[in-house]
Amino acid sequence: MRKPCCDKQDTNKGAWSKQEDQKLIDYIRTHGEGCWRSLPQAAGLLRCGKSCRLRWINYLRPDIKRGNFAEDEEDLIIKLHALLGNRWSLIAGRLPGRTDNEVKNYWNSHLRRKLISMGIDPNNHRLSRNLPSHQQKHGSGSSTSSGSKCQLFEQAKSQGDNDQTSDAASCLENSSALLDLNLDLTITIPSSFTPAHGMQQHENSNIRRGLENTTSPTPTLLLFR
DNA sequence: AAGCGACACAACCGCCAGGCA
DNA sequence: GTGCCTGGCGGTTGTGTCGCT
Repeated sequence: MRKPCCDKQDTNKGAWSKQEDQKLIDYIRTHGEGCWRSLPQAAGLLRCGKSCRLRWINYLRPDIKRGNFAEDEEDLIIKLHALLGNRWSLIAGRLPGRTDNEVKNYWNSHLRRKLISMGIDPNNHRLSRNLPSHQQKHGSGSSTSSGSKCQLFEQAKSQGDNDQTSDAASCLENSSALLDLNLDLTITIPSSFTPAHGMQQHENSNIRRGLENTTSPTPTLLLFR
């Protein structure tokens, strides 16, 4: 039986009060981040360390950018999700001031729906067979407040019209979109590849773990820098 | 104005990997 | 080598808000 991360009987749960926020901010300003387990007691908070960490990272950190996502941020999230799947921390790492939780929430509440409405399966970024009727009504590139800003969608759609096996990710590979991303990500080389192919293999356990564990049909991606 | 459902987002939970004794 | 502790991550839930009927 796993031990709880803290003594739950003595901890508050639910929304944070302003006083709790201030205590946490003051403590971290003075002592810095880290030692989350001992932080609550040291800071005089009746919270578990995990809760403090989440609150700080997702809400209180001074460099957090709050508010609506810009269109280029949306595009980037979609592109990165096509590449990485649900690796929210990695995706958030490419979006300054955004947290993984925020990106995840935004994906689930906005972008998923948006992709579905455009006839794209948000799980694998493949074009669905049957586009929603309203999507067809809008026609290509004329829809919504964002208009035709998402080139990825348009590329994917137009390719899908001609080639049923194409998807958003392959669209990425075939286009210059990858270059635009300037991704500082390196993904484990498939066993059939060697450094002779000009690839550099870096140790990035997160990415490796994510790709190995992923069950989505995300295509193998080879990123060149 | 009240009721209800949809939506947005904060927070929690459980699991995993890495570090350390 | 092994087990424990901690931090980090992704999935899920809870709750407040908004809009529609």
